[in-house]
Amino acid sequence: MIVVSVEFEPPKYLAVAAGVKDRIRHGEFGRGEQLPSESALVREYGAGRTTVVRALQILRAEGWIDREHGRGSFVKAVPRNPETRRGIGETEFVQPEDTAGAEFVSAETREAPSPVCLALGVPEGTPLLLRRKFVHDDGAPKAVVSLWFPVEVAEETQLAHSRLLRVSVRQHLSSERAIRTDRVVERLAARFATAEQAQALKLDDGSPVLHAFAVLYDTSDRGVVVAEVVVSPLAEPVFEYTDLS
Amino acid sequence: MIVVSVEFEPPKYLAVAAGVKDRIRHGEFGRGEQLPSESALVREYGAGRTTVVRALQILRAEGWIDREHGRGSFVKAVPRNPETRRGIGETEFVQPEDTAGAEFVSAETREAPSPVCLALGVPEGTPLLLRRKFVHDDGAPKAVVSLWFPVEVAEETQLAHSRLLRVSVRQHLSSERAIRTDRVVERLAARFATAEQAQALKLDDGSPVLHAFAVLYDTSDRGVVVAEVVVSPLAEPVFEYTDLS
DNA sequence: TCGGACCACTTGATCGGTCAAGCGATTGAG
DNA sequence: CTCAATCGCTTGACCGATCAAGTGGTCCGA
Repeated sequence: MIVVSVEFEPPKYLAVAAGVKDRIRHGEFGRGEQLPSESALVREYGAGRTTVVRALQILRAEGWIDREHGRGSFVKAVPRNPETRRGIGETEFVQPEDTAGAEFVSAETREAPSPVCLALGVPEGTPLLLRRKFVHDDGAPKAVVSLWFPVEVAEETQLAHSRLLRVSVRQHLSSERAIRTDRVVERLAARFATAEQAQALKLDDGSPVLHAFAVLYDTSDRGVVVAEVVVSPLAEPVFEYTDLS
Repeated sequence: MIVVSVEFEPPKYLAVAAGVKDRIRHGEFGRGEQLPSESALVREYGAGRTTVVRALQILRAEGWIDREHGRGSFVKAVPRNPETRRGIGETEFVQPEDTAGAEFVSAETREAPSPVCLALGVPEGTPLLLRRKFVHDDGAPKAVVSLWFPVEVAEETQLAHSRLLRVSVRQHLSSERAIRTDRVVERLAARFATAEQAQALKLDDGSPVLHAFAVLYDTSDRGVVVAEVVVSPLAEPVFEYTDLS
C-alpha cells in the first residue's frame, strides 16, 4: 500500500511572516511598537537569521512594518483593505468575474468603437464580442463594465455564455485557450455619461463619470481584451496604501 | 585636512538587478528568452549566489521576469513606464515635489473647504496652509495640485516658501518635523471643473475633470496633509501593469 | 556640566555552503 | 520500440558566519 502524504508544509520564511502578522493582528505588538530583534526572532522560531530577515522583508514590502537601520523593526498600520494598488480596469481582468454585487447584463457581437479596434489591432468596425456586467452596492448603482473580445479569442470559451465566470477573465483565457497574458495598459478619464450609461447608472444625462479604459496584452504584445469601466459619480472608488515608498 | 567621500556605492544586489535590466532593455535577452542561470550570473558579476538570487527576486517582483523551478528565469514584458501602481494623489506625497513640468503657484493660508477640514480633523473653516502647483507637459496643461496643511504642521518647514521642494513632502515632514507617516487613503471622482480650475487648465467652464482627493496619515492615524489633484481631460493618466497577479 | 570616546545592540549586505525538488535529455533494460 | 531509471542542470529553502554601519546609552576626563 502506498501512502501519499498531501500535507503542505509552507516554507519557514512564510511561516515566520505569518506568525508575526498574527501576533500584530492579535495586538501583541501595537502600532508604533518595536518588534523583537532579528536575533530574538531567530531564537523564538528556531530559524536562521537569513530566514527571519526574509520574513521581515516581506512584512516591510506588504506595509506591515518599518525597518530602521540601527534601531529595529516597528509596526506600522495594520492594512485594513488588502485589495490595494490595483487599477480599476485591471481589476476586471484579474478578479473573479462573479463578485459581490455584480450582475450579468449581456453578451453579444457588435461593431466596436474605434478606440477599441485600435487597441486590439483589428480594422475599424469589426464585429467583436461585447460582454457586459453591472455592479451595484446594496442597490446603489456603482459601475458598468464592458469587455470587448475579438471573436477568435472568445471561441471555445464560456465568454459568450450568459453567466458570470467564477474565475478571472485572465485565468479563463489561460486555461481554456492557453492565451498567456502579462501586461495591462490603462487610461483614466473623466467624461460625460452617454444616454445609455446614464440610464444604467440612474444618473441625469450629461453627469460626469469616471471612465477607465484598459487593455490586456498577451506575451506577443497583441491586445486580447479591452475593458471599459464607467463608474458612477455617486460611488467614488477608494484606495488605501500602507506600503509607501 | 578632512576629506569626506560622497561616493555612493549602491549595494551589489541592486547593481546586479540594474545590470540585468539594462541588458534586457538593450535587447540582449528578448521576450520569452532565458536568462543566464544563477551560477552563470554569480560568475559574471563576481557575487555570491545569495546576492544574485536577491537581484532576480526583485526583477520578478517588478514584473521583468518569471522564475520557473527547475527550468530557469525567463524574460516577461519589458516595462516601459516604471511609475506604475501609484495613486494619483499618493504620488504628490511620495514623489519629489520638483518634477519635470511642475511649476510653483502659491502658498498662503486660507479657510479650507469642509471635506478637507473633516479629513484633517480640524473644525470647519479653520485657516490652513494651501500650497499649490501646476503641472504641464510641453506647454499643455495637465493638472493642478493643491496641498492642505494644518498651520502647526507647516511650522518650521519650508512648506510656506515659494519654491518647490527637491524632496517629497513626506520626506520633508519626516526630516524637518519628525512626523512619521505611513498611510494614504485616496478617493477618485469625476467632477465638473470649477471656474478657477477651468481657467488654470484652459478648459471650458463645466468640463469634466478627474479629481483625486488623498489624505496622508501619521502613525497615530491623524490626518496630516490633504492633496487635491485636478487632472485635465486632455491629459488622461496612463498606467501600466506588468506584474499581474 | 559638557562633550567625546566607547560599547552594546540593532539592521544591512554579502558570502559560500547544504539539501531538496523540478525539468529535460540520455540511456539502458525488457 | 517503450518506458523507467538516471544524470546534469536548474531554482527553492535554509543555515551560520563575517563585516559594515546606524542608534542610543554609559562613562570619564577636561
